Amino acid sequence: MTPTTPRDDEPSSPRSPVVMRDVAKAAGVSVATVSHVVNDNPRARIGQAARERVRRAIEELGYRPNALAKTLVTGSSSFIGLVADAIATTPFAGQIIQGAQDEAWKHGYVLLVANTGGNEAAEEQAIAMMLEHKVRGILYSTWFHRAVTPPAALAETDAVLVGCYSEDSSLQAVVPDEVQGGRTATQLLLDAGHRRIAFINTSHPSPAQTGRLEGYRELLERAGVGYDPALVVEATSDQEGGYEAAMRVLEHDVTAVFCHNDRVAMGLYDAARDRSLRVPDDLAVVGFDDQEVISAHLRPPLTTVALPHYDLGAAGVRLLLGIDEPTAGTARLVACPPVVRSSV
Amino acid sequence: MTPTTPRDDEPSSPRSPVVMRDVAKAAGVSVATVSHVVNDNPRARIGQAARERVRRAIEELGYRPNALAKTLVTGSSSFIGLVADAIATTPFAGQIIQGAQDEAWKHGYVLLVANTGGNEAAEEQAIAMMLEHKVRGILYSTWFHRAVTPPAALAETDAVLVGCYSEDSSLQAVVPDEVQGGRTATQLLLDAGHRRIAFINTSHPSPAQTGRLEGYRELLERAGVGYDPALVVEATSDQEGGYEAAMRVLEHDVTAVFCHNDRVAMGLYDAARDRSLRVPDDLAVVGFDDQEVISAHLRPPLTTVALPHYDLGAAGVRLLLGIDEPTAGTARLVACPPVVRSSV
DNA sequence: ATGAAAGCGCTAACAC
DNA sequence: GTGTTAGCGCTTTCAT
Repeated sequence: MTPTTPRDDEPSSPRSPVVMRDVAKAAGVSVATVSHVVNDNPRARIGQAARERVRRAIEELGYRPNALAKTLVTGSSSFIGLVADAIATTPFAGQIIQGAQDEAWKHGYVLLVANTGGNEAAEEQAIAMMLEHKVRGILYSTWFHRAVTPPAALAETDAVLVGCYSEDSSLQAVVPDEVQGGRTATQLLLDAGHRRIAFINTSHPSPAQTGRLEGYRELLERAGVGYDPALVVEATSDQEGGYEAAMRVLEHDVTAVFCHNDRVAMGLYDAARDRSLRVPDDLAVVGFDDQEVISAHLRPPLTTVALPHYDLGAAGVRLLLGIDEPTAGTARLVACPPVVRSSV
Repeated sequence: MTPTTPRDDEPSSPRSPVVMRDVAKAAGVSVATVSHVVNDNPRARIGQAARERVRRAIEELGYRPNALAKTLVTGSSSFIGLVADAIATTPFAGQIIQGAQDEAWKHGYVLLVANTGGNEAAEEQAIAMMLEHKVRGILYSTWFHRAVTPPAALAETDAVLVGCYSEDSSLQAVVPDEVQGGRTATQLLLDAGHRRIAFINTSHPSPAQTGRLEGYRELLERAGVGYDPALVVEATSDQEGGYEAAMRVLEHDVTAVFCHNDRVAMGLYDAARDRSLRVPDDLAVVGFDDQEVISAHLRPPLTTVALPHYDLGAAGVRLLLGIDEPTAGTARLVACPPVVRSSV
């Protein structure tokens, strides 16, 4: 009665090493049958009786299929890797993770995330680890829109760039539509009747810098208001920059300003208050990003244009899985929607 | 010459199905030998020549070990699951992910993340999926400190609660030390010579509410200043709450106020400015959380107490892997450090 | 010092 | 309808 075979003892064992064979034995069928009912395999006809016994056995033993073993035999894993520079650590780009995860789950995949801090060695290590775990593909993403030179190892699997793009467009990419965003912001102000609209742009060279300016300019010209370079100033893209830029911008007696982002708008609010200018009565302002901690709680709440982080992540997964058709040669653009609050 | 065995063709195949056997063949050794050199197995003596040939073959073929197959045979996976309610979507708690990931990597584990939005069904699904992927253990975390009733399925593996705790303390937990945080904030103000220190507490019942108050009170009494209930007001924990609470608090001619968090402090700043009160000259303020987008960029930059998200994540992993000893019965506390800027 | 072989938990032909 | 069997890529005794 000494247990020489530690295999078939009670489920009193430390932790469920309950495998398919155990279920099969308990149900009095073969593992193949168990496999078929577990997977609802349509090409296999299993009798109601057996099916029921198997179900009960699974239930009673607390059986959990081993996804890894399954992957090994089917050859296709259910992992999608997400390597990010600073997404998890940055306020609000976390939505990329959420979008990617939701979309991945929808198709039976789970996310393997690695936040590398932009460190190249960490990136390589992360990608290597993902490759070794036989991921279905990798999403390589950045927390702000920019050009990148993707790690070479990405070529070993399917990969898509999210929130960034490679200059040689060797990889599929999905990025926010900065130009449309610039247009949207400007439209918001134009619609409210403003004609002298300043633009506090970022001083950081980037797709956002050129794209939003282009949208702003385009819409102003299209509306017959005309583009006045004097109304465009550059500043660092934070509260300090916005505060400081306000000096330069407000001397042009503008009635509205489009800010590069919400933080800049927050700085502008401060400056306006110092001058006893009321938002939106004396000065209308629209931000960008929709960084909710700020935008939703400024006084008055800020009307802004949202960066579609969630959609970026989701679109990345769809591209990766081939659900969305890749746009040839160029990055797929995702729209930046307006978020109307009370500052216009 | 028709390829009946699709196995041994050139590496021209679409994507590296290079397996150990291929390496073995190329190096003229057995798979066992390859395995030994790949893992630097100390209990196996491999000749320099063979070792070298294997290394070269690996290099030339671009071989990547299959971590899943390895897991299958060794029985221990290298995954740690992180199920979060809203960490990835919340500004700044993302540091929990980062801390967990860094610590996990350090020990050869990779993170499987699932942000569930607090949805119970999603939680169960996430945990089930992690269990099926045979994770080493699961970190169950919340973006703000609170009591939870952990999903039952967590019992099927090792689990630790991060940023939350279960009332029946059935699971290990690691949470921020709210009391010490309250003391720290108060100390900052006391050190600057303040004696009439108000506290805008949150109106949301929580460990933060009671803990920080306790620390505040404790320190005030210890410092001989005494605790005056009139100086404590409650408010919603955002900018609006801070602005509104300012009314109630400033009529007690206090010289300093400890705010439940940075957002409340931001609201207080607004109110102070409306009254032409200068921070810190007329009013010293300290926040809590160190929500950097806000705290670092307020005018003046806010002195605050940081919520140790990163450490929480890292400590969670350490507890999970048994690197840190569990504190019996009660949750492990991690300190909230002061972050000195210019508002005191 | 190196290799043959068994088997991890599972799926997928193919028998019966 | 259900069982047998051959692997998936790898590690690991145990021979040699």
